[in-house]
Amino acid sequence: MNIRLQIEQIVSKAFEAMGYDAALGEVTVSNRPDLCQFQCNGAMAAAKRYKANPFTVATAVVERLSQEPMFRSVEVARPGFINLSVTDAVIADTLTRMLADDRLGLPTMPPKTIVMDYGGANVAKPLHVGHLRTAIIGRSLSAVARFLGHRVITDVHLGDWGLQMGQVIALSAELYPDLPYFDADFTGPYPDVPPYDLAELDRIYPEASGRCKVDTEFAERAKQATAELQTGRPGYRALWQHIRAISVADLRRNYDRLDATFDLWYGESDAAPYVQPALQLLRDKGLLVESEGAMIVDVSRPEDTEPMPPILLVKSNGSDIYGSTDLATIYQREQDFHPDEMWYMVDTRQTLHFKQVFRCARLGGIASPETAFHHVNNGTINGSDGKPFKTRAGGVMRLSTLIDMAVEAAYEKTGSGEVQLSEETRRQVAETVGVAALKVGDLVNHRARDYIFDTERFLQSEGKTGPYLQYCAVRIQSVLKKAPEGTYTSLQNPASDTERDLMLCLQRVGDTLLRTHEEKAPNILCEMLFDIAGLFNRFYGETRILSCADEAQRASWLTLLTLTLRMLNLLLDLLGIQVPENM
RNA sequence: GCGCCUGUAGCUCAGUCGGAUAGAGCAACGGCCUUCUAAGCCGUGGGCCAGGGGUUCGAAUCCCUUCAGGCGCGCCA
Repeated sequence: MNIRLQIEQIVSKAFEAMGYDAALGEVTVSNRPDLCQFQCNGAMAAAKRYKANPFTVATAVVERLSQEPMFRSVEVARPGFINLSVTDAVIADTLTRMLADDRLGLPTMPPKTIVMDYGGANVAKPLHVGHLRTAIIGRSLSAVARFLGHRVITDVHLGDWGLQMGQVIALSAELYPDLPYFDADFTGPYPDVPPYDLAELDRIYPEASGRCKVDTEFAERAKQATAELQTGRPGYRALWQHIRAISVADLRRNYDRLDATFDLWYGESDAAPYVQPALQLLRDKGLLVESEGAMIVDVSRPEDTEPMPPILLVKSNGSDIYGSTDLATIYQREQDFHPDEMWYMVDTRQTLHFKQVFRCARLGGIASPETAFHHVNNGTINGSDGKPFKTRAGGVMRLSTLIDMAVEAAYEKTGSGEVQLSEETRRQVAETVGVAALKVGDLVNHRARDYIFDTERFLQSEGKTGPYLQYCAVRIQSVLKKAPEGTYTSLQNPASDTERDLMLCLQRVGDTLLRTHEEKAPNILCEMLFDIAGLFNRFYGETRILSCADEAQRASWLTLLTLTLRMLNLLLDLLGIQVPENM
């Protein structure tokens, strides 16, 4: 148990013993480190609630705490702040116990089954920079949840069933009319080899998409092709399989580089068999009604303050739409996993859509009433004009291009230090460092907010960046490598303010992980890493570790380095960031 | 038109769901490598938290309002 929690229990008991609500004993890390390490503001809340004098309440609480041996000081400040600091022995002892634990003393939660849907990749469309966020956020939140003890199932949920497939098929039919996929009378087996490669596919989609905007007749053919694909036209299905395979191979390459892994590589198409069962549930309840040729469900509620339009589930031409595939996916996930929670890491612009889908799933009994839905919305990556980021040429920047740029920038810098690296090592280091720069460049921003995309920022490796965190770990590794053989398992009291701050920082990681999970905000964890690394770097600058003549002191410091390194590695791993040996 | 979101240092962003003196990084300026990796450390300057009202012991945070920007509102996902 961390120090804050230990204090909280004691303070809560004091409040309770005085007849106040124990919850008033909530203890937080001090925001005035010059005055104290921890604080409790409950006396002021108590004063309000029980019509008492805050200073008197605080003083009475402090009275009860003064006997506790763990405190170095317990004071009341101005209106009614209770300021608390613990003895150095408590700090050293807590860290020593953390080090003895495989999990570094970090907490677990009562396990839940959580399906996390992130990635948002579309078949036939290359990943662009906009896909960076959901991949990185989903990757880190799923890892945090798993570490806290949850059973997490991640699903890339490919867009492989929508109009963009029909667009590609329609244009393919025009470009390669002689292929058997388009011959309705063709009976024999379709070719095993795809009709074109990734590069060709990359050309086809943008052209097809562009055509639809200016050529209504072509757009109609694309919609028709989509409908026929969904109803199972064999040639279209065969071609679609090829397109899917080509595309997925490419998506995997990109996601692998970001260390974004998925338990399930399902797509919308895998939910297709569940569309009818899901719709039937709605039909049985009389919720699915016809409107202008389409089928819709009214999901509004009397208490709504914001407008809540009906959700459209079947297009007038009979095709599925994302509303119905999303419901079918919920149906499938309920059946397969009975999850306690479903998280959707999707752009914030789809907020209304997910409200509709979640409500509809409840109304129709498609989801269990106990299943909690969360749209873990992420903001948009904008250009400096405040609109979704475009390259100078006006196009979207590919994710692979951005990764390459970051890795290249890291490569230029790698090996500029004093450690000589072989070319091969240099390449490997550049890959991990470049990717770390990208990831942290994104993760420092709050998940739900739009942010301005700046290439320079992502290529940076100084200051508040991924490489800064890696470099900190590399330095520790380097010291530990040069340290005398020995087992370092016990810490002495801190010898300086900086060392004490570092130790206090390490003991609050548990709280940070819980909050990261609760708020589904990886930037919280990211901030923690910078707190640790920043304090360590300061400590490192102030302290000559290896040349310290006092052997016990040196051993204690090496223990602290061991713990710090293990913590950095653990947290960086949760963010999907690797630490190189040297850099 | 209706609704949602955002506005914090020159720039990019944090800000622990009402707490004490609003923090980082970049950029600028000044220091620190013959001793553990300088992708580092130390220091300086920089703010009417968009504006205005309110709620209370106390507001960047909650309520109202004005202004500015973004996004969404049935056959794309």
